[in-house]
Amino acid sequence: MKPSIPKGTRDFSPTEMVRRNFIFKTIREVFEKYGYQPIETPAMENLETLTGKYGDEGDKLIFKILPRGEKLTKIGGLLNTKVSFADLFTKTTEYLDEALRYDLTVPFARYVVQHQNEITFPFKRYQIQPVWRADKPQKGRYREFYQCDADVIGSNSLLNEVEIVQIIDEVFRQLKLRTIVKINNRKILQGIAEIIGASDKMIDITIALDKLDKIGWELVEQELKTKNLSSDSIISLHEIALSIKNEKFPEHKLSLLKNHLQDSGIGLKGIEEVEYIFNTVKNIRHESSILEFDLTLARGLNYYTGAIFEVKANDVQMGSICGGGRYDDLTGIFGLSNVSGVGISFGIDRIFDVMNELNLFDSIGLTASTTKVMLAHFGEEERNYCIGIASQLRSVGINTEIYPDITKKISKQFDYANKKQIPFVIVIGGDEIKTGELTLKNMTSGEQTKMKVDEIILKLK
RNA sequence: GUGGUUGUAGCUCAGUUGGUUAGAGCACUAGAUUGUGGUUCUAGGGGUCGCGGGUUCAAAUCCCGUCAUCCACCCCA
Repeated sequence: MKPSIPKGTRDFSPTEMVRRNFIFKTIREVFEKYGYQPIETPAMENLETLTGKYGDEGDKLIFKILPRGEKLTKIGGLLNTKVSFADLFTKTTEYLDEALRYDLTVPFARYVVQHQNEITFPFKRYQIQPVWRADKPQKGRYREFYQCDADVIGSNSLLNEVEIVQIIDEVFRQLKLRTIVKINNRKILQGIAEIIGASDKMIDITIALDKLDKIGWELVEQELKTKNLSSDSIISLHEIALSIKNEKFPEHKLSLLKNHLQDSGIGLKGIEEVEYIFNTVKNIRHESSILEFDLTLARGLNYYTGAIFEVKANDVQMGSICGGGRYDDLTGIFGLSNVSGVGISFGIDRIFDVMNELNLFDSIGLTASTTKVMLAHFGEEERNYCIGIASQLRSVGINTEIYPDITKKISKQFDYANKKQIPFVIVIGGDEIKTGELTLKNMTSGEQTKMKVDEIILKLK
């Protein structure tokens, strides 16, 4: 059998793991700096917990878990009867009751409701775990990938939005990535839908609008027509989009939009929220990221109701590396109403890919080498002698390994140390055991000296 | 789900208009070197040419199908 792994999944080798852990650590430390606490939830959830939260396209991408045992037998039994394919399909769907998690936000909402009596609100949690999507893999798109989420739940304050912008900025500053942070607000989009007389089509409008840059107005118009938007509505929408098209500054865009949305309470509320974020952030240092108001930013997830964020890397062609927003009633479905939350999700796999493409890891100098010193020897007796030496070194915190196999070939042992980028090797032979003067070799310079264990400890510690 | 790309050694790839026993570099093993690696030199192991069918005296090469891959669309981290 030829060994392989499912498409869209990856193995991570030591060097990659060291680099990934560096990113995880950076993000975790920033999250904790802002008062977020860690939780974890299971890899699988009840299917009904997940369905209906991600939009039609999203729901299709949920990895369902095949039933086992009796349920599976029942499905198998159906195959021998004369049911139609459609019936077979719906019956099978009924028996599916578990799925792999699609994101971390919905399981978090479930967690909050389930543990509401133990939680002190506002609750700030972070969560770093893999998620799974039954997608077709391509550049920067995997079927298993990690999300690093930070969410505040139980607070309406816009300070949370401001801090999210700061977190984004701080994480990418530390990772030395230049980014564009796009901000929009679902209330503005709702307001526009209202004004153009299509309140019920908000999602369709935003999804179409999202493509404006890419495909141009004519194709957007076409798509809206297929969604049964009236031509009056389309004309009004075009007017609004055109009016801010050439404006550079967020402030100008927002004040122009304000005119259009005079008659929409919710629209004006959205403008006000975005203005607050921009005005507050203005007074804070932010260096790595450019903040931008982008009316066409939609984000497909159904549950967002207020601010929405998306971050793209400046110098690399890649989908968004970070996204999030405010959701006013995600917990409502699970039986806890009137609790608003806002959060952000970092896509570590794409961040890794971007950093790799920019050769940023080389400049950070991360390698997979964790062992400080290796003990090389010439035989059974020498190897036994190594065990005691290794204990002494480890007891003072020096990462030490003993070459495990007996071989007269010292060159093989050096080769091993060399490939593993171990910086020091101690050679133990008959002479060394007799005198207690061990040979310490610096693998980078090639220089070697004889010294006692205590001296070696002082040197390596 | 739709469209395209590419499948040859563990990895990266070459292989001419179809023509002997399918090659290179890196990696691996051994030796040059029985207490000194990262350099060099020598030798060696390793291939159902993705899989199945077809055309042909002859297929890695041409045709059909299929699977996998990567990329784009959709959507998303």
